[in-house]
Amino acid sequence: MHWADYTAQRLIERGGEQVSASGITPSGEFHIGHLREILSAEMIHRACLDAGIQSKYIFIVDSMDPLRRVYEFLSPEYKRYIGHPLAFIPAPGPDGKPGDGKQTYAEHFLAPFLKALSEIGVLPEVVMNHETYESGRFAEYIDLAISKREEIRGIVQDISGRELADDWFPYNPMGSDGSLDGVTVTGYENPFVLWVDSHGIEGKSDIRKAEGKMPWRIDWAARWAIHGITCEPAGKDHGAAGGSYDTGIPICRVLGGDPPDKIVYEWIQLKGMGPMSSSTGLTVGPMEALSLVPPEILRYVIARSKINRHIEFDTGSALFRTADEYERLVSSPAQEESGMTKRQLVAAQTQSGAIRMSQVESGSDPRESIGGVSFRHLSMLAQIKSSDEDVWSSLNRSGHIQGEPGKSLVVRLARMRTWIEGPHFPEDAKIEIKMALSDESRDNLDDESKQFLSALSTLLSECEWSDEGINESIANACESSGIPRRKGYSSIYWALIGRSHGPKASSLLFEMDRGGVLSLLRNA
RNA sequence: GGGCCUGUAGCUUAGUCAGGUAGAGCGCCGGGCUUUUAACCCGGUGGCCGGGGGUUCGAAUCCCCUCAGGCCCGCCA
Repeated sequence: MHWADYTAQRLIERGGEQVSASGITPSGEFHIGHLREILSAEMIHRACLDAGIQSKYIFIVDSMDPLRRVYEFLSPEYKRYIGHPLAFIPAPGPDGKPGDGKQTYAEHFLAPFLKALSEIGVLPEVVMNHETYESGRFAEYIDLAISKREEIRGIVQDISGRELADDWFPYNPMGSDGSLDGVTVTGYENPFVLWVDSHGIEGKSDIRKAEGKMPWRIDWAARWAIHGITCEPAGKDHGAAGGSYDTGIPICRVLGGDPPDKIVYEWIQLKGMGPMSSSTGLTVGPMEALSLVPPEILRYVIARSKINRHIEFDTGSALFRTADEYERLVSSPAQEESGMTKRQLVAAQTQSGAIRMSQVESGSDPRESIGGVSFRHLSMLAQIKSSDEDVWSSLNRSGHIQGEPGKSLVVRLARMRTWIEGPHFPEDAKIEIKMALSDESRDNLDDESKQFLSALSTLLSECEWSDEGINESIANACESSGIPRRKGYSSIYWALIGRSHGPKASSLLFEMDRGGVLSLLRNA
């Protein structure tokens, strides 16, 4: 069974309406690692719906979290906003300087991420956490946490092993300058928390408004209670023993809530680069990933892996393998047959679950996502056909499509071209036409091959220079020189691109300069 | 120091919770395809399940030890 379906089964036992949730701090550019946070929860949500139970999916944006430091992409002017909630500071402009404030910092980074999410079929109910504070929904939990302060302190200290300061308080008020840092609580008179800030200014925060926030471990537990969250997969950082998941569960109960079961997902790493890190610049943005990869393949990368396993996100040749695997499973779906062993049955169920979870539109026919053309075939056409029109006519001739290409196929080709032209496209997938015969090629061409190529060059100098004409010439040259077709094609590839295999030879030749082809063949 | 995850064929991995003769895909090798040759079809090769010990009639699976890789233990989410 697929992990999302398995989790859904457990949630059904729990009963009631299910609420899956994700939470991310919009402190900077979102990256591919955040997609796992989102998709882990969203796929469980979908599995619940598929199982016929009530479920919703919410994305809580930690907009009340303060700016922690001046990141690389920010100008030094942001120093004065350190400690201020991300919802209350201006978005950076292209120069990294604070903008005019029309858009907040949180919105600035959130907007493109939400757009990317919609492209992969994720349409969450978005909750800006600062708005939940503003609405007063946190108030009763803040009050409760303050009155049970010692009990909560005990939980955090016992489970996390961390010593909390004597003046620890489960609510951080915002000071006179709007910063959450350096504000000392001096008293509590419901609904006001009294404080003195780092400038020595005294004031009070209304817990019914966004005038302060609870520390992370308490905030998380409270929001489970507020939103009735039953499922929130968290990154393994939260999942560590004594981490915020372990303290959140009992704290949530203290606050009168029914916490979700602990679910921990592993991280996505970039191939050969270790974990995603904004400080080292080793990130692949979701938008960048989507500019290369078809959305269902991106979903499949997450869906195919068990939730507790690392994923190495590889934008190189592994993408071909992943796409091949996806297409193979779509075209010949895993069948459950009698006589299968238990293991084979489980594997078949898991695979079909992964394909189901990979669809951009839940419940749609996976075959439509491929659009009739394989990822590999498209990569070849995109390289040898400079204009899109030529790609479409080639696909029509080959019978892959009939008439105009579908909308998804047009987008697919655009993504493919971006990938091919960008830095991630694997070298060994590039088609490079040789100017002269390499030594390696020479070694792979025996007399029979050379004879064939010579015969071919003669036929090619006379035939009609079209896909069909070239193809016919190749067939005839094989025939006349008595060479097996496989070897004939292989000879052509050695002569033209220095490899034993390649894309459809006639299409390749047709795109090339006729004189160049003839000279390469004759010199072989 | 404490804890979590991972280690199965050249590569990616399933199977570990509920112990019963190691499965898959890719790659590779061979064959086929009278014209879609990075395609498709058929067949084959390939694993002392990281290592050691224990429990058991029987261990990839449970227990202990060990090696290797990744990660977490900051009012940082």
